[in-house]
Amino acid sequence: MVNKEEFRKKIIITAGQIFSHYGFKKTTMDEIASALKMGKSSIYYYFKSKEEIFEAVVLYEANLLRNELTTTIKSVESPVEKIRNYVFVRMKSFEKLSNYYNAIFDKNLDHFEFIENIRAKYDREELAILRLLLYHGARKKVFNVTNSEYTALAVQTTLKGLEVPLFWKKKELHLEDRLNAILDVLFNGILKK
Amino acid sequence: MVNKEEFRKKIIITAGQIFSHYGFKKTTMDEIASALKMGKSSIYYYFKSKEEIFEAVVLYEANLLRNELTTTIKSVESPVEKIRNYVFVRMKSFEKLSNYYNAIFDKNLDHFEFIENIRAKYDREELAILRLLLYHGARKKVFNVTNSEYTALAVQTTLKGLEVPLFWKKKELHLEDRLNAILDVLFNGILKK
DNA sequence: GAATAATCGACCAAATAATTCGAAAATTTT
DNA sequence: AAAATTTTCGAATTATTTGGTCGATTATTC
Repeated sequence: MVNKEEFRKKIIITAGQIFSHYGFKKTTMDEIASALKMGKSSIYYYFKSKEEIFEAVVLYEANLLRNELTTTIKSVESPVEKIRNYVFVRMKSFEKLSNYYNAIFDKNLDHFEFIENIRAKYDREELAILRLLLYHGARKKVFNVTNSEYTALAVQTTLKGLEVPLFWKKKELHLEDRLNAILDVLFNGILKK
Repeated sequence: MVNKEEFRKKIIITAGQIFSHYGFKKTTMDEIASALKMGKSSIYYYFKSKEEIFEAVVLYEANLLRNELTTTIKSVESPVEKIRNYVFVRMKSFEKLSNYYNAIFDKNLDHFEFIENIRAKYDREELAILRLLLYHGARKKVFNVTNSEYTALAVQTTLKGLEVPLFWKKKELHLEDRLNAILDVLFNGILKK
C-alpha cells in the first residue's frame, strides 16, 4: 500500500461499519479481515489489538459527528433553527452510535475508560456550542436567556435524557415525536413572546 | 406459567427479534434467556436446542409472511395493484428475513435442511398465488398472458433475482428503485395496450 | 404433604476467537 | 539484481465463550 496511514483509515471505516451493526463483542477480527479481503493476522500489522481498532473507530466517528454538527448549525440563520437542527443531527448520530455504546455497556467498562474521556471532552465542547447558540439567540432578542451557561447545562441534561432510550434499545416510543415535543417545550419556555 | 405452549410462543417471538438482528450464530442462548428474564437453563425446558428454537422461529415467521401476503392481495381489486402489492410486501419481508438467511449461508448448511423444505413448500405456494393473480388479470383482460403457469415461473425467477442482493448484503443499489423498474418492465411487457 | 412442573446455578467439553510468530511475498532501496 | 524493508499470511497457541447437562431447589397442583 502506498501509505500506511491511508490503510489504517480504510480499516477504521470498514471495521466501523461492522461494529456499528454488531457491537464490539460480536464483531470478530476474521470478519473485519475478510471484509478487507486480507488475512486476519495482517491487521495486526496496523493495529495492536481489536480494542485499539475500536478506539480508533470511536475517535473517528466522534470527529465526523463534531464536523457534521458544526456545519449544520452554520447552515441556517435563525437561532431557533440552529438549535433545532443541532438537536436533530445529534439524535440521528447517536442512534447510529448506539450499537457502539451497547457494546460497551456490557461489562467491560474497566477497559474502556478512553470512551469516558472522549465523552467528557465532548460534553465540554457541546456545552460551549449550546452556550454560544443560546447567547447568540439572546443577542438577537429571540431567546429570553439571562445566564447562558446555566441554561446550556439544562438543555444538555435534557438531551442526555433523550439518549437513554437509545442505549436501552427501547425504541417503541417514536423518538422523533418525543424530540419534537421536547423542542416545543424548550422553545416555548425560552422564546420571548 | 399457565400454558406451556403459550410460553414457547413467547420464546419464539423474543428469540426471533434477536435472531433477526444478529443472525443465528451471533445470537447466544444467554441473550435469549436474559431478554426473557430467565436463566439460560430454563429455556431447555421448552426447547431441546438452539437450533430447535431457530426452526420454530423460521416456521413462525414464514406463517406470518404467508398471512400478510394473502391479506395484502385481497386488499386491492386491480390485478396490477395486486401484483405490485404482493411483490412489495414480499420484498419487505425478505429484507427483514435476510439476517436469518445470512446466518444460514455461513457454513452450517448441512443441519438446516428444514429451511430448504420450507423454502420449497413456499416456492410452490408462491407459484400458485402468482399463477392465480396472472390468470385473474388475464380474465379481466388486463394482462396478456396465454400460459399463466409458465409466466408465473418467469415472474418468480425475476423475484428471486431480486433477493440475491439482500443475501449478499450489498444494499448499495437502492432496492425500491430497482423494484419499481422491474415492475415497470414486467407490466409493460405484460399489459395489453 | 406428596407429586409434578418449572427454574436455576454451577459445571464442562467443544468451539470459537484473539493474538503471536516465523516465514514467505512484495516492494523499495542501494 | 541483491540487499533491505515493508507487508501479508497460515499455522499454532492461548484465552474466552457458549451450547448444553445435571442435580438441586423452588413454585404449583393435587
